[in-house]
Amino acid sequence: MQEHCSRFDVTLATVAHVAGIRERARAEHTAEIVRLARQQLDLDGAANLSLRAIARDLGMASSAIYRYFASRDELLTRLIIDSYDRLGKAVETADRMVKRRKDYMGRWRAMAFAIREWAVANPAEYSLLFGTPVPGYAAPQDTIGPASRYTIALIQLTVEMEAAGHSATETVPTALRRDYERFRDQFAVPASDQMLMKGMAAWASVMGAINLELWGHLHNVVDTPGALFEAVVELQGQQLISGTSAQSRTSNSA
Amino acid sequence: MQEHCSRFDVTLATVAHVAGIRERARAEHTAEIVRLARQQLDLDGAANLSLRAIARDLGMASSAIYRYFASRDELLTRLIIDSYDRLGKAVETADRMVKRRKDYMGRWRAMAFAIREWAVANPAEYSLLFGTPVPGYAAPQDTIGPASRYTIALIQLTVEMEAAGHSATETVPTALRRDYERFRDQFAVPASDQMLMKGMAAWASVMGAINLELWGHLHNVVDTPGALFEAVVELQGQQLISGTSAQSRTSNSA
DNA sequence: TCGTGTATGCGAGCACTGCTCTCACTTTGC
DNA sequence: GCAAAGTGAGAGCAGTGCTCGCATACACGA
Repeated sequence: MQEHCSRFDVTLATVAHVAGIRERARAEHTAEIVRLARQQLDLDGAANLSLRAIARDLGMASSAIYRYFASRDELLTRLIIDSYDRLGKAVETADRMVKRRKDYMGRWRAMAFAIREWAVANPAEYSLLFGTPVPGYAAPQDTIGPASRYTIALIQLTVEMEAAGHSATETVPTALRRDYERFRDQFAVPASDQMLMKGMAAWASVMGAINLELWGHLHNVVDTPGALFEAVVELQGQQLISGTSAQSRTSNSA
Repeated sequence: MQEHCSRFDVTLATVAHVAGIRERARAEHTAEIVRLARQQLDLDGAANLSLRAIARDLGMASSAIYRYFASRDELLTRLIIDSYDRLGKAVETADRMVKRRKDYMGRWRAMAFAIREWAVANPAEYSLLFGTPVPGYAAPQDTIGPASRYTIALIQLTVEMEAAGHSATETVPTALRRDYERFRDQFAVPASDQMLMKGMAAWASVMGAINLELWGHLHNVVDTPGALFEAVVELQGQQLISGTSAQSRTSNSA
């Protein structure tokens, strides 16, 4: 009947009511489901993620999964949030590793490379975040927080650059000025329109280069996509730092 | 029994053996399947494309579809090839519409906008080409020809620019020089390493900006993604044309 | 003109999916 | 101690891609 949780019964029976046997079993089961889901994700991609397969791996009836996640989409949402968090963490630590905080080019490189390395190391997770959205799946509110984590790290860089005296002179389309105005209010970042625009352009470049590499559009074109990525980051970095004041434009920390 | 093809029977019975009644019916059926498939694609995305649903729309037994396409993947391949061809055509005509052939900035704008406009007008098809590949689906050789069509148009531009005296001075990572060498041989394009690199960076930017917009990563950030795209194209265009010789760097044709 | 081989469509069936519902059982809280 | 809530099993529904055997209609050579 309940052999499925015998593992937990044995360990938890002794501690009994200490924290609620049910509560703890639930937490462990949920974590186990997520773990198996991520494992399947890495093997077969999000499209092939199967609740029934997870249930089988878990030694459960497929219907029991629905006690923990109301639907496949809800499980996917959980995976998305987790992945955004991991990516954000990777980018943040990469930035923090750069000792000279005023070496903006070095920090830009570090973060851009961190995104790519995370993507290459976790292609299925990256695809889950940045690939074709599943039709009919609308990202719930819970995802937008974690989703912005890695971008905030990038924006922070541009803000610090401007505070240090860097400027940007590019013309900004009037249509975007309103967007940027709202953006500044919403996220409380004192970045100029020009800087935001260059930042977004750099962001798009980085993501575009990773996508092309990861989805196979560089096959038979470039054997060393890492080198191409490096060049793209360099070009975009120069554009970001153009109109520089005094700081160094080169570095070798990564 | 065969009411399903009555429409064809009536029209084709009269012409009889003129071109092989079977051959023509087969061609019409195949075209109809593709047509319905594309229709479904636009409505629900590639992930939800269902052979059974197509068969229903066609008034056929689901098993009969397999007389025309060996598998769902084969049908998808056909759709991919068609879509690449349409995209390529859109880009080529956009380029051809620019009267002043030496207005390289204008031609760059025209082609970049053509890609985005095609993507926005056909999001499902664009996703099919540039989104997450279906795990386990390996793009067959047949696709690489059509896939390169739109890129060749872009590369052609850089070649013409260089022929007109434009130069690029960016440093190219040594790892990429071999790739570019092979690329020149394979496609017989006399573009310098520097120019190819700038071209690829511009390509990545454009695709990245479109992806961010189309997959919803600009929601609550930019209300007018078209304007952002325009700015990205402008920035990348300037970088492409930097080190310019004499030609105009601005235009207003699109 | 008459077979014969081939192309085609149908329907049943297999193995899989997400998801729902009912029923039995266990833990929890009063 | 007992009712309420939580949890798992199992059957079942509707859908999927795909295969196989069978019947029929066309194409082509004798």
